[in-house]
Amino acid sequence: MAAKRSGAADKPPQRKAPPSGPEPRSEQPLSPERIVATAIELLDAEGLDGLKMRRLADRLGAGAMSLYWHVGNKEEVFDLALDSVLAYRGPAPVDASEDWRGDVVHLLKDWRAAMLRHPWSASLLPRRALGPNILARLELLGSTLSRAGVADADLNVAIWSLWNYVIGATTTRASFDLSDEDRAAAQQRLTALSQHYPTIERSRLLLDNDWDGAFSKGLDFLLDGLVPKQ
Amino acid sequence: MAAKRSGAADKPPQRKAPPSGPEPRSEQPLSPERIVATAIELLDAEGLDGLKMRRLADRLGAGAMSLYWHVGNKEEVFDLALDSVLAYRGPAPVDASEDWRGDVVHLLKDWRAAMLRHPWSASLLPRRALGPNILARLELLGSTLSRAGVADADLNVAIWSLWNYVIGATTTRASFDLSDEDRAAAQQRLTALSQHYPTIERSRLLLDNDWDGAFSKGLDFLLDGLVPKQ
DNA sequence: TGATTGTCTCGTACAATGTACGATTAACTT
DNA sequence: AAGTTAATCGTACATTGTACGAGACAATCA
Repeated sequence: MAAKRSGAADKPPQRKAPPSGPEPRSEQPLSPERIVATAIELLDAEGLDGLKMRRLADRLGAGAMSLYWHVGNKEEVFDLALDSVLAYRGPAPVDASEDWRGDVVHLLKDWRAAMLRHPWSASLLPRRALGPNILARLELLGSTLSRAGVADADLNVAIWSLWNYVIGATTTRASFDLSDEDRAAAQQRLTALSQHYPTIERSRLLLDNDWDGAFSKGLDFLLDGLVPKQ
Repeated sequence: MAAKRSGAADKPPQRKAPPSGPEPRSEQPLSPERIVATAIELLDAEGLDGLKMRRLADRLGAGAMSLYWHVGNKEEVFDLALDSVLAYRGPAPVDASEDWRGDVVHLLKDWRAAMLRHPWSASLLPRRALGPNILARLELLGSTLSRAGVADADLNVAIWSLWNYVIGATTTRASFDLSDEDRAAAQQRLTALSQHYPTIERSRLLLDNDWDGAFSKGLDFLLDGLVPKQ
């Protein structure tokens, strides 16, 4: 019976060391970790549509169907890749920090940066459930805000507001990155019809490339609203 | 030569009225508008993956390949459907309104509502360019903020911040709607590992169903930050 | 030792899907 | 009448995810 690998953490049942002489391809054994890591490489290089099970297997030096022993299906590869990319490798959460606002800003900027390093992650978010790394980030954000003195009654609103802001900013930024072509088309349409869009034409909304600055400023405004005093 | 229909607005070259007697299927002629409208029906009913060119053609009482005379490819159907759903049918922009804040809130709530009526739209946003209806909404938002006295230097930041917030909130909400299953799994994981996520467990972040309230409150906070005085 | 079982790999095959191509038909133009 | 244009659609194909089942090899058991 070809049972799927269970979710629990088995001890790695290491096969005998690969016959390291004759084999031309010195491939490591497959594992979910290697599969996900390679999937992320592929996604970074080719985008969402570039991830094909056959190509992924090729990169791993394996047959296409071999992957299915380790992952249930392609959807699961997406899930794992997304969550993997969102792992927080920040400084250990020093509970002693007094600069809570700096901590929050750092956390959120890191969040955005992590996603922008892998632009496909923004496209994936809307369709996927929350993985453990996402939850961990939410937890860290929540605990930081809580320590900062946000009332329990306002905590969820604060968490979601900041989360929303980050997700929206990342989504927008990533989509502008995606297609210079479409963007140029949009800009042309905008310029051509500038009489229909006078305000955003005047403010050069679509031409302003200072995404990082806009993110920071907007985040400041939001935090000002969330925590009026300081 | 089978030239694609040009983008310009031709006069509808109406074919002779359908021989309204003998034909069993009293089908209207195909048009991009009918195609998009039917695509939206299908998307609402079956979700993103439910939109297949063959099924769309079936619903239209046409052959699959007939669609390609009116639209370039499936991607374009997505583009058109997304932008169509985002058309603003709000009250005529009364320039006389004094309650700019109310106007902004109304505009953004309507925006979110429009997208939540068609949850697939949130999943589509990250990958698509800005269509005319999206631009129109941005323009309306910008002009309202401008009238409200937001300085030109801050206008882009304000527009993007509010846009980000709406997109993020909609994306999140829609994804929670999508799969009760995944959500239950996430909640289980969360409960099981509650010692790892004490804060969000305590605040019942994932169980709080008052999405509308959270959206409103967060939006208020953000506006407080963007326009300190009032 | 030989048999059995469990783990893992992968070749083959199939169903689903987007769409290229070209035939076909009907209306309009000259 | 003859040609041109607009539109429809059947057929065919390439691409993809993945079901199925046969193997290869190790660990365990008899």
